[in-house]
Amino acid sequence: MAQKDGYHHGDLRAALLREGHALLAERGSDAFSLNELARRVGVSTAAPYRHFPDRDHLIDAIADDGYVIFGDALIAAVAGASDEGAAVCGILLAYLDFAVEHAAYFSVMFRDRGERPNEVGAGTFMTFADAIVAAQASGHLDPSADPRALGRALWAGVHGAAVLEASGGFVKLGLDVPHEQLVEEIVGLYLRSPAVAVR
Amino acid sequence: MAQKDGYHHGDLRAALLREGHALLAERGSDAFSLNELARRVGVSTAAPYRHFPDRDHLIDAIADDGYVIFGDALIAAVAGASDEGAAVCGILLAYLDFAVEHAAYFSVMFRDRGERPNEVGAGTFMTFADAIVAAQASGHLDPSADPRALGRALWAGVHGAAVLEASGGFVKLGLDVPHEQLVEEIVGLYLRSPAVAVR
DNA sequence: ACCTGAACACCGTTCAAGT
DNA sequence: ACCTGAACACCGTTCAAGT
Repeated sequence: MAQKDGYHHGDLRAALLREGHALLAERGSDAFSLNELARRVGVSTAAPYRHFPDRDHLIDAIADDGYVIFGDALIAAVAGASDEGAAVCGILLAYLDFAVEHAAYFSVMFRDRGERPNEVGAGTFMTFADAIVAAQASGHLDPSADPRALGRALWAGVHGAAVLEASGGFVKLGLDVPHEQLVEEIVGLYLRSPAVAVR
Repeated sequence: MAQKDGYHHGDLRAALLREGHALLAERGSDAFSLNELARRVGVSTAAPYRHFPDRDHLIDAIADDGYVIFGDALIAAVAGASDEGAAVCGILLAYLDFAVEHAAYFSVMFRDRGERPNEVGAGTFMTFADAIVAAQASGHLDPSADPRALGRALWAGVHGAAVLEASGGFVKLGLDVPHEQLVEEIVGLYLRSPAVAVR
């Protein structure tokens, strides 16, 4: 909280990530400024370069923090489900909840990373892929379906709904609806679809 | 092509939109620079401000060009369909095609516009909404369903698939697939779902 | 009416120097 | 080992002035 006098608070890296997230929430990822962040944390504009190679890597690190929270939410959804079908539905619900509750993280998690790898994000998706396979094994999802095709369909539907709700797309189109109802529609769509068939 | 000598090519506004789109395709929307665009077109950095109030409005204008192409593609899909059910499927297909064939436009069409209104985009969506209502009337879509709920579900699914394919999200997750197959999966999902039920 | 030239505050990034 | 101070090229934007 209160910074040390001449030299600085023991962990500049953590401070940059914490305040960086706050700045992201205020300004959006386009207007996110590294110099402003440095001023805010109380260091010179060159200081962040001791901890991150450039602006993109710093934003990636913030996104990784988001993926950790996101991954934990998906794991918790699976753990709290009564069966394998409910686990898949729980993941869809957790996905939509995360997008609105952690909009700043979400806005930055699906940026184009170019050459930079994204291990944290890829690890998160494993939870989703595993839940699909498990639901196929238990018969809640069609066992004869290609699990990768199921992954694409489910991920696309829930991701599109999350993006459109979090970025105001539904509002813009006059399709806005309370969050709970949207969740029910999206989850319900897959619940009742024989192509995906959560039973 | 060749610019006039002292004073400039009759239509700077059109040149900015045309070269702006090319620059967008090269650099991405984050790194899109107004000064670089001005140099490229061969005018001073102040010149674009005679035609657009600021950088955001110029990008919005490029996005509007995209919406026109997008809207025409949706209309053509409806016109070329054999019945109202095929029209909805055709729109989904045209949506996915547009996202990959016009990735630069697509990347900028769903930015947060803040206070700036988006009439062109809203108009485009009407084609989609009309196709849904028509398919309900003809019995290709469930007539008892809320058309706005159908709009949300279909839009979310196809938009998510488009975003994930165009931004490399599927590739990142090891879920990449040829474009034609993805199209068939997404359209097929809705074709066979009783919740949405394209018959 | 449409564009230039020059300026302003700001940005990302680098690097020699300080402790 | 970690940070500062000062600099560089660049950016978005403004405005008086030119034709």
